[in-house]
Amino acid sequence: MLKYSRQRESIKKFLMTRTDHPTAETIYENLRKEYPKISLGTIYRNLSLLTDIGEIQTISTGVGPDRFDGNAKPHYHFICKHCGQVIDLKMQGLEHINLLAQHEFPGIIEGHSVFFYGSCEECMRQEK
Amino acid sequence: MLKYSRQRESIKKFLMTRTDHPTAETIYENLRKEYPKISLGTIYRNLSLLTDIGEIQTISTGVGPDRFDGNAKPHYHFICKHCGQVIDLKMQGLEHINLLAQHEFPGIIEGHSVFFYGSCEECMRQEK
DNA sequence: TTATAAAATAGTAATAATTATCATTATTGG
DNA sequence: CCAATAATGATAATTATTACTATTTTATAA
Repeated sequence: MLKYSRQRESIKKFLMTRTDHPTAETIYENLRKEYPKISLGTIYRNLSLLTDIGEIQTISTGVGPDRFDGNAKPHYHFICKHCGQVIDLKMQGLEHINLLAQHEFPGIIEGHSVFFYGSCEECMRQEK
Repeated sequence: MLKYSRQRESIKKFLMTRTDHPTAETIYENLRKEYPKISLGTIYRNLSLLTDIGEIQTISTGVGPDRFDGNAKPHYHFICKHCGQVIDLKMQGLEHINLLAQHEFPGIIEGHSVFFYGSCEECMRQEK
């Protein structure tokens, strides 16, 4: 049974105000301003719980620590190869690729995760 | 400048014989039979190097340790939510999704990585 | 071949990210 | 209000990976 906690609400609220998919560490540093005694374990525990109940998204980019997204609606992310920042993409859903994957696969495809890679606008300029 | 190493060749060769995308630890346990003194650091160093030069693929699933794939050609993977195994999918390339992502994005989309999730054949049977 | 420079190794320590443990505190339903 | 239990903070432990270093191996070329 889930009980209310101020810390959890703050984590959720903080994530909602951000569009840059912060790490657990960043969330920790920021929430310490409001809750100087908050523990990193509390951050991780709640991020995991919120992900489980579908209120936020955990983004495992494969490089560096996990990032967290207060927008639980399905959408896709871009990861800059140069600066590492994670950016939301405005694009339609790709549900059709599940069917392509299902075609010759004997199990059940229930979903997918997609990351796009390349150079973000700023890094693109600097390269030239 | 790259120099030959028996250990590196063995790691590559081992990966080529496997279709199950082993972890660094699994590779280590197996190569110890041939090289009892091989170090886990050597495994990691070479897996990273082989990935950099495009001879193998590193698969970061986001759950558990990275997995490695001796097949460097682009292809997609399925990850079973229940048993965690990683399976190669027989399906066409999805290059068109890069264009969909590029459409409203000011940077440059160079590539993507896709994982499909669901139940593998065995786990699907056990659920019923 | 042998001398030498560079690269790779084994062994080990260190780091980064995350999870577990546990005594205490907060929340909730009756 | 009170008991049950969920959540917390503090800390230890674990997991996965990378860094360091003395030694060994490989490539080059005299």
